[in-house]
Amino acid sequence: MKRFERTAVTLNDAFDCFAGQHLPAGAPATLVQQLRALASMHTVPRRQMTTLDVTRDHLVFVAHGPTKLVAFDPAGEGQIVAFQFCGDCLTLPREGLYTYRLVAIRAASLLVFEAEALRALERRAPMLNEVLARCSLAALQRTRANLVAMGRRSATERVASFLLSMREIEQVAQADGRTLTLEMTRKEIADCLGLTVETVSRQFSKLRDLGLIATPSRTQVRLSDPVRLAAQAGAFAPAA
Amino acid sequence: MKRFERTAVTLNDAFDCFAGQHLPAGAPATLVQQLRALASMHTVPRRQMTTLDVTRDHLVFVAHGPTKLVAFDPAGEGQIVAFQFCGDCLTLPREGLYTYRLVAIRAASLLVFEAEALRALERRAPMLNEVLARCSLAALQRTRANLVAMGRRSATERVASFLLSMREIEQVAQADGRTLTLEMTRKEIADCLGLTVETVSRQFSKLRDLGLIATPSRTQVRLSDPVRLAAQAGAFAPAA
DNA sequence: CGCCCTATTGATCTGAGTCAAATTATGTGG
DNA sequence: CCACATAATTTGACTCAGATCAATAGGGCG
Repeated sequence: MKRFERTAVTLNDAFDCFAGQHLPAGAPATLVQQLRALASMHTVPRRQMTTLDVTRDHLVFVAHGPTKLVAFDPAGEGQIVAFQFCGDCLTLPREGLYTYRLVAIRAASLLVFEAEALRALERRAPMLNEVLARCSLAALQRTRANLVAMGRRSATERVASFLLSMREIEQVAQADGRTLTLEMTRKEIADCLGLTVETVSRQFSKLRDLGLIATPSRTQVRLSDPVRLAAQAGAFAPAA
Repeated sequence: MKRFERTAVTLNDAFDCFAGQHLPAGAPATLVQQLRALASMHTVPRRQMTTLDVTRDHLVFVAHGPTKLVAFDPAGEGQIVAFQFCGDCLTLPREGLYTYRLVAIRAASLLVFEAEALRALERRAPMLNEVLARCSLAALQRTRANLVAMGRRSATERVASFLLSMREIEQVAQADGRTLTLEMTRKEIADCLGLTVETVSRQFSKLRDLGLIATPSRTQVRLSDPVRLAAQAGAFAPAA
């Protein structure tokens, strides 16, 4: 439960965080050095998207700040594919049928590897295999889970489970452990959940009327009754 | 009259097919032999699902016959995650939040590898890395594309793009190149697209009334006007 | 204070789900 | 080959969740 509070994360900090979470303990120092040399640091301001070479695949480690992976179709419509949080790894594929971009929900620090270079290193250091395989498998799992979730859930289920999963993730909760600060507008939440602003707003009102949440300010939400809230979230209550 | 099933794909046939498509040309014979020893052959009758050990991950190569990957939530509801066709590889994860099963749309032949054994072999033969990495990446791409498609598409868009993508895939098209034989019931199509039978049926009727398709029999569909059909499919018109 | 942006609330509209019934294949046994 | 049983498909009538359109109410800040 280490949290990365600092806003200015250096490459080395981020890399250490990455190494600690994803590299096996017995990794030789030279390999770690080689990897570090491949990493580049990107700081993405709130609501901005990454500006990476879209003709190449990248592996991205989210060192700090929540991000979302958005797919843009040829018509320029964006659709959220997945969320990533501090500590997650993801593959950012090159431009294809869709153009994928990583968007920072709040200011984010990313450790970026060019996939081709990584593969080359991997050939020389097979130890990396499992690391990378685990990353893509995890990403696949997340995306599949997301797909299922996206399938046929009601607006209430979406909003309730969104709030609960935010609580899981955000350690920015207040002392009472129930109040969280969403640094997102209703519009952003709506996009995340595939709903409209109005529907999200109505769901907030409904949950407030039911006494399950309170909204002291525009950005703060207090989960007054997490248990009944989880009931509203339906089958997809976060595993806690 | 049952469509004649090209039965009895042998393990060796299937493996050769796999090797041809996924193994690099320069793979040493001994490695190929080792891999072959890990493969097991599964023939899944139409509409049946795989019965694999759900406590283990598997890598599956679809040697013959279209299949779908279905996720069952704790309540037993199934949701389609992806389609695979002849030549595709996919990861079938062990039981977790969801239980994943591979369902044969028509009779299918699968080449199954136990993931742990494969990883062990991979450690000794790093050449496999790229093969497996490419597989998971492809699976991730498919799933992400599916997620986007699932996002906010109307029933008409879904059905139109479904028909067009079936044309891409099915080589069972008649001589005129426009008539295809769907070996799926409306129910199965509906599940695939996250719709109900009735809605699918209505969409077929609508497209028929518009003169874009014709339905000579229950299972046959002729794409009379693929261009206008693609227009109905919206932004997600299959590339080709 | 007035401006602009976000959020809420209300009034309709609409697409797809649901329920129910009619219609058409696909068998099956005689 | 026919009659009947059964399953698959189509169609119609109705409902409802969520989108859309439109108006109102707060902030934050110059």
